[in-house]
This record gives sequence, structure tokens and C-alpha cells, in this order.
Amino acid sequence: MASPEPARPGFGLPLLLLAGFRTLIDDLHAELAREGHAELRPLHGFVLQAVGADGTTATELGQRLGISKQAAGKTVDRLVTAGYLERVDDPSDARRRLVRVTPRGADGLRRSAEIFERLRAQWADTLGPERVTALEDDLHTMASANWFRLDVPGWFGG
Amino acid sequence: MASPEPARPGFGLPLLLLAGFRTLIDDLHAELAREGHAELRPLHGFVLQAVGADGTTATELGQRLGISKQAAGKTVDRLVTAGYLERVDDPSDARRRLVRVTPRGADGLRRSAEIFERLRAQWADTLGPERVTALEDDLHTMASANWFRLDVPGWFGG
DNA sequence: GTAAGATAGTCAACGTGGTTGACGAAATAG
DNA sequence: CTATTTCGTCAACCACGTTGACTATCTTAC
Repeated sequence: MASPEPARPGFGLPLLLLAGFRTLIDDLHAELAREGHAELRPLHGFVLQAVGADGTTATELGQRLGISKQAAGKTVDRLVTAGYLERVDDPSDARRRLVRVTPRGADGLRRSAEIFERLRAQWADTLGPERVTALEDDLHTMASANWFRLDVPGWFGG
Repeated sequence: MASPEPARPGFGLPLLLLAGFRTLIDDLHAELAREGHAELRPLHGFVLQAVGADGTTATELGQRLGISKQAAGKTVDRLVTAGYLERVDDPSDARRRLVRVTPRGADGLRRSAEIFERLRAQWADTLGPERVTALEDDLHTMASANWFRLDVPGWFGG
């Protein structure tokens, strides 16, 4: 009476989820590099997305990302240097410095969205569309509601 | 002729994979903290696993983890301080310093494996066993072969 | 109108995890 | 015996995160 299925060790699940995430992100950035955005790091795409079309402030960005305002400010500094974000004074509040996506940042964001669409289509081609939606539904069911925190480096490393 | 299914934006897939990974790892470490291993960080479990029962050297550990030997050495230093690893001289080669898992490290490793089994069983309870195996199969199909690199902080942040 | 409190941004110091370059000590190849 | 390779470490640096302290500004209350 051998079991027909080999046992699936529990630690395989997180490894496969990380591998899937990493594969998608690596494919994204390989294509972004071909399209002129080689400097963009995985973290930066999430930050640009969090800044959004309307712009925001460093403090609010930190809240959206689940990190301190100081950490958000330093990350904005780097993306300003790289040409993806810009800071402008807020005429209605001299304390605030609005963070906005530059045209180059908007280009990277637009290309990222397109590439993600193509990657999802590739997954649907290989696995079948219903398997991809099932995967999304199942992960949505199991993942905690607070999954929008992007403090990955500090979270993972400590 | 409206499409019966709402469109699934492509960027949802990586977010869901990350959320699933993070949920599992957070649940693991919440339980590990309850069982006396509060100091263990997500990264550390992977490092302990990579050291393995037979022990290894810092250079080989770096190769297994996809990081430099210097980075591996520094991580080993921290885990030695925390009591999870120990260094012993290699009698057959005075250059080498064997890295071994301590009893405390082995305890953490054993508990981690048990907790992962329970977490996978929870997923199977909620989603159905066949959905979990399908998820694993699909991710195995899509994930690149080189998914065993654990340089997550540097990879993500740059 | 002014004093008190809340908020935005920055500076400084530090910890963790990563990198490259250089170097001494020990093993191995010729 | 010499030349080369390998292992570990040191030093300097960068990216990302933290907390604490501080200034400048806006808001609220009296």
C-alpha cells in the first residue's frame, strides 16, 4: 500500500512562492534593462507605484510602504538621483515637499505594467488561463490582508 | 458581450506570490518565537538549512547561497553570536574552519520543518489538497531552475 | 494675537546584509 | 623547492532599515 503520491515537504511551498516571485521580477527587470531602464531595482518599481500619478510626500509614502518617513526620504533621494522622481515645494504648505514621478519614471512604470501583462499571458499560455486564476484566487484566500508592506530587505534580514 | 470575468492585471501575480511567501514566513516565525526562537530571522532559517547536518565552510556556504564568501562569513559570525552555529578547526586542513549547526540550531531547524508541515496542512484544509499540489506543480513549472539563491536583501534592494 | 501642540522634513548614529579588493597562511602542483 | 591556488579575514563602501533629536511650519485653543 505505497502512497501513490510522493510526500510534499512543507518547506517546498514558501520556496516555490519565492521562486515564482523572483522569476517574475527577474524577467521584468531583464526586459526593463533591454528597454533602457537598467538602473531600476526591484524595490524601485514598488516605490514608484506607491508614489502614484498624483504624487505624495515622504511621510505618506512611508506609511503606504510600511517603513519610517526617514527610510522613505532616503529612498526618494536615490530615485531622485537616478532621475525617476523629483521633489517640488508645496505652495500651500511650506513644510511639505511633494514627491512626483518624472517622465522617465512614468515611462518605467508604463513599461513595467505592459511587461507584467505579457508575463501573466505567458503563464496563462503554459499553465492554462484557469490555472492562473485559480492560483491567484488561492493566494488571495491564504495571504494576510496586510501584504502591502514593502519593507522586504529589513523584514527578511532583520 | 461584456467579459464575464473581471480583467486580472498582470502586476497582481507577483504581489500575490510575495504575499503568500510572506504570510507563510511570518506565520513560521510567529510560532518559532512562541517556541523559544524569537531571535531567528527569516534569512537565518535558510542559512541553517544551507549549512546542513554535515557542516560546511564559509566559502562553500557562500556558493550554495549565491553570495560572496565574505558575506557568508559575516552572516555566520552573527549566527555564532546568536548560538545557532559554531566554528571548529578542520584537523585535515589548517586553512579551513568548519561551520556546524549547534544543538540550538538543530532544534530551530527541526521545529521549522514541523511548523511548515502544519502550515501546508492548513492550506490544504482551506483550499483542498489538490489545489495545493496544483499550485506547487504550476510554480515548479514556471519558476527558473536557479531559484535557490538567497541573496534576497541585496537582490531586491540593489 | 499669541501660546501650545501637531506635523513635515532632515541629520546623526547605528545594525544588517550585500559588494569588491587586498592580504597572509596553508595546501597543492610542477 | 618554487609557483599557484584556495581559505579566511580585514577594510572600505553601498543599500536599506531603525530610533532619537531637532528645526520649521501649520493648526488649534484660549
